[in-house]
Amino acid sequence: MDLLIENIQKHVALTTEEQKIVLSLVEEANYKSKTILLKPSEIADTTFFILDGMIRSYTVDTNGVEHVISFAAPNWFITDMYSLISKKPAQQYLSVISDATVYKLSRENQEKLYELVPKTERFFRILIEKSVVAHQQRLIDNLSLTAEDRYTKFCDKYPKFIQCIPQKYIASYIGVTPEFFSKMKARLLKK
Amino acid sequence: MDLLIENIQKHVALTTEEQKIVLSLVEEANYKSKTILLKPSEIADTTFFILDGMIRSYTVDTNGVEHVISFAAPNWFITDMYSLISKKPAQQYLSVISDATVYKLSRENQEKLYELVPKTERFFRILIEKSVVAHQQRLIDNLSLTAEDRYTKFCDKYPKFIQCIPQKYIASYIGVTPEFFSKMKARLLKK
DNA sequence: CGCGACGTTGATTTGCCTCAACGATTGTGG
DNA sequence: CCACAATCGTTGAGGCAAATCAACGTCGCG
Repeated sequence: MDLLIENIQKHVALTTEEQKIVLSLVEEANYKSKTILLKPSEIADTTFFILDGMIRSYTVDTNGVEHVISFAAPNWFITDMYSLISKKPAQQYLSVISDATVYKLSRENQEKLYELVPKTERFFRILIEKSVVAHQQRLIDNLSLTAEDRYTKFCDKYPKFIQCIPQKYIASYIGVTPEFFSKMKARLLKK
Repeated sequence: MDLLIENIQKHVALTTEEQKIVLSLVEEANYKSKTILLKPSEIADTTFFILDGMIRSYTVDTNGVEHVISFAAPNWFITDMYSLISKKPAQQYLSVISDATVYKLSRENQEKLYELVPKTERFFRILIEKSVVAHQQRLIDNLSLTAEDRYTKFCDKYPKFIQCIPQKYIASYIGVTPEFFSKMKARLLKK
């Protein structure tokens, strides 16, 4: 069974006909690790649904430091929402962490999808609601937890990521430097 | 013209009939400053649309320290999205900053609204998309800017809030202690 | 093999916190 | 209308978590 269809059906039921429409509006693609799918100055036109591999989004600040905004694993969506909805140049990079197979959904086709299969608008509403909750929780964690607590929480929440994501990206996601992250890890091992 | 209807019409057009349905599903209410509209352990059942006054949402961490998640002014929505969609006990407080008049929209009525006026589901989708963008931007700011930069950015973005919100709440929103905030302000004045 | 990216470790610095004391303002009951 | 407490913002001294800078080992890969 198709991963995307399965994912959508967790929230709204689709007829066979509707499933076909969904699949007709996405385009499969393959990307090698380190491919840049989007960079600032470009305008995001695509939402990526990951079938296999991993992608991350990140910004680069005025000092040239990268800040990982999110990791996306199979069965997740990723895009630069800001650029996608405002049609202004992106503020983020989208970059492949490990060789990836994705469905590409263009904004145009996404809007077509809302018209042809209105249920999918509900699906995306629910998806985005969850995204807000996740973002809020991460914000709260950044404001109220120490780096160490954020790290152990990350390990609990995404145990698989620890093994397959370069450490410096995890450090960046947590919100610390790679050096401090390394020391922190060593400190935790002693316990 | 009604503020809520006006707000919705910025994104989707409503017939007079549909406008009536919207207004029939919300309930007006008044609250005095410092009223707690929601607290952890309760389950959020209501989305508030502010007609007048101000409301804030915040969490309290394990050390008893408050962290302001968001301020809501007239023409904005506020709720604990986590509790609302998961139907689990809230993680946030919702509290009135200055005497407020609001429309209350219960979850039940919100779902009814989606059925009776499907367009409104699009309206909320768009609204929530913007919310994701705002949350991401704030996260990036917390990761990449100093407290001073976050403060000046806040002043640029919400000049009116500076005057009408107690300083300690702004400090909390920025992510610093009231003491540090005070010193920071004094330092900026010297420039 | 040799280069470059990655992770580790140490010395030092710094942004922000903690604690404590002190005016100013608010509000509340007598 | 005043006295008093409570809350708020300010200021200072000292402390700590995390950043910075620098040096070094390791590994994968052209």
